[in-house]
Amino acid sequence: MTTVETTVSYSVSEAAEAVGLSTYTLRWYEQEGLVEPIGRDSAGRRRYNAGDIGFLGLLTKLRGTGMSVADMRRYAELVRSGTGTYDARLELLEGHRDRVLERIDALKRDLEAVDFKISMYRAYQCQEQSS
Amino acid sequence: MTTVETTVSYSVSEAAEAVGLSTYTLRWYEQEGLVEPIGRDSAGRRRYNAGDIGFLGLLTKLRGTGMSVADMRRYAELVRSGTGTYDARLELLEGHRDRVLERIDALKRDLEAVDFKISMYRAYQCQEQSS
DNA sequence: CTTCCTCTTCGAGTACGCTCGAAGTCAACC
DNA sequence: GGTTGACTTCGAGCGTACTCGAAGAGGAAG
Repeated sequence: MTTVETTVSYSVSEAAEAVGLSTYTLRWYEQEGLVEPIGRDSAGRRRYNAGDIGFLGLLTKLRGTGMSVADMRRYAELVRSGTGTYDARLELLEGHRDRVLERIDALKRDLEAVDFKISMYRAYQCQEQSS
Repeated sequence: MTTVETTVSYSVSEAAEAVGLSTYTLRWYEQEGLVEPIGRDSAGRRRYNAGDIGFLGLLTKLRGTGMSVADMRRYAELVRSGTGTYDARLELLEGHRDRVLERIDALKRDLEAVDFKISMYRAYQCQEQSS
């Protein structure tokens, strides 16, 4: 039994669509070393495979949680350096997660002050209505 | 009975200390219209009063929750325009609060993907230990 | 009076993360 | 063969939010 390798692949614009980044940004991520050099077709055009898309998906989560491009590059370099870097990757991600949790707490704390101010303006509105 | 106006006031560096911003940033906030022009002493030096400090405190909460400087200026302008702008202020702050809540949700969502990745690396660690 | 310190204004510089324009290549379609 | 459209690289430009350096003024202490 022979299996045909029907490797799915995406052009830069398809990949951009798939991961929610612009084509500019995808090329820039590659240039910045956030993803390994993307494979090319015979005409030199990028072909993103499923693994590339998956990794870009993770990168967008990291960016979405505020990781700096510098740290994303550090993580990407660890991944490229092979299986001997699991501990370092774990440390990087755990450090990031802790910072994100702190950030969420800070947002909630600061939001309380805003909510208090909102309640003041709501109180003024009620006064207006009662007069 | 006469009361002496013991108005507390702060130099730019004291104000910076009090609100947790740099002196550069405080001067810049004034220049950008995020606070009303700060009073000066006879030598032309800024004197921040309690109200200024309080307003700066609110501004830091707004910045801390990711409000843009442009929106902070809009809010400051509404405050300076007097009591007729309560509705507009409320609308601005409520819109902001909604965006912050969405942001917190997005952080939590994206963090789940990171946590999943962390759990994968933890699993690898356990494999190593068991071999 | 001199030194020291903090303040002033002004404009320039920095860091980050994209975002874009220009010029050119290549495959596909008519 | 010509046109179209998506792609390539390169370097430049942009928006946001500060951050800083330089030059000078003014008050307080020795």
